[in-house]
Amino acid sequence: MARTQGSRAEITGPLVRDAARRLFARHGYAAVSMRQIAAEVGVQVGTLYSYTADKQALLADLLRVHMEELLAAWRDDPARPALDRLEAFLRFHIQTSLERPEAVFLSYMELRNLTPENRAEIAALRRRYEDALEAILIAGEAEGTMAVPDTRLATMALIAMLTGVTNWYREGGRLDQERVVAVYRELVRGAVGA
Amino acid sequence: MARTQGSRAEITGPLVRDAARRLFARHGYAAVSMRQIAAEVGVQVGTLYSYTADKQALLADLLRVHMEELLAAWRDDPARPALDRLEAFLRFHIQTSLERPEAVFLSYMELRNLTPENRAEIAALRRRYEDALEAILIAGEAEGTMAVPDTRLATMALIAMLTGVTNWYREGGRLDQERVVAVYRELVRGAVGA
DNA sequence: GTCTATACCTCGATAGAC
DNA sequence: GTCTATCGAGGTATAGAC
Repeated sequence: MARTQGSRAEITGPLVRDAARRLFARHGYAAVSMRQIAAEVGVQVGTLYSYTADKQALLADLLRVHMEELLAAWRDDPARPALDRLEAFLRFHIQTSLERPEAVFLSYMELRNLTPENRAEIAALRRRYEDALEAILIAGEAEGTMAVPDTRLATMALIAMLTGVTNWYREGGRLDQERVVAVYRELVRGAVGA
Repeated sequence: MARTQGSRAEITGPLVRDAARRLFARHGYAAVSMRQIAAEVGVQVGTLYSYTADKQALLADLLRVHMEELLAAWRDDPARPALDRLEAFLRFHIQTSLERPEAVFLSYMELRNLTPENRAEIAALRRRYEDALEAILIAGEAEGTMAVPDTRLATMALIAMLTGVTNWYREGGRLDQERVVAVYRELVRGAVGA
């Protein structure tokens, strides 16, 4: 498995990140060793340290990049009806969760294995994502098209519900993605009193 | 901190379990060492092995006992209206989650750190718990008092939503337990189309 | 039942050859 | 850029004294 010499820097970097993401998601950050990651990539342990300062930075980078991509990809239009925005958010969240289940899973499971500094940074990004949903609920209340007892709590509840998809969804399983979106749309619309 | 000799078997056993539960919940199973657990209890490492075969058994026992207590404590009455049963379930789940947040948190976070045999056992117990909720949704459909697009998916979604409480609830925080139950009741009733 | 001491292993990380 | 080799720390688990 272990190659002998030969430089492939352009591809090794992404491979390290991919392997780490996959293994961290499957077994948990603390349970995965740098040796396992190296083996998955097909490289020796020492080589990993050309691509990351240490194991902690590897995790923090995965989470940071994922959250930044998430925030950059989310497009909201405050001028539209809140219910439409809610459906768009739901579709966006589920689609992301099914396209990149490992990154999504990691981002809410491994916060506690970050150093305090890294945790604060990632938590702030996540907070911005939660705020994007809460803004929609607040707008819906103002419009009179939604009725939620507590927008903050409802936000947390809805995100927990949507993120749960990563726990049970299996590619090629009973339900395809459009069907999942349809079911969640009904649940979410009901929950916000539409 | 370390005592010198002296037998206190009756109390040490529970203390080991309590310390393990607390530390596993806080840092994750893989990130916690037997040394840390021993230090928390105030004994030496070797002593732990009078109370558990190994670290894995410690985790498996915590999850098994928790799930069995949960299943034993849940009282349902199929003769009652489904919406009442749903509210009872929701109250039961939230109450348990707030009374024993660490055990609840562990039971859905640490399945992957169980050996395949232990995982199968705990997953079966959890499945029974999920089935208890799904039975209520099915009854509600039959009664015509609920309308959910997919009872199995709705079950998973509702449990994910309710269990999310452990992620953000803080003792003495903004909301007391009754208020949390009230908010979730509205969300859940809406979600099931009541 | 608990302690002390330790065996044996794997970990994260680094140095230096190629 | 990657490999080999290795260091020191810390991991789980056990043996035997008290």
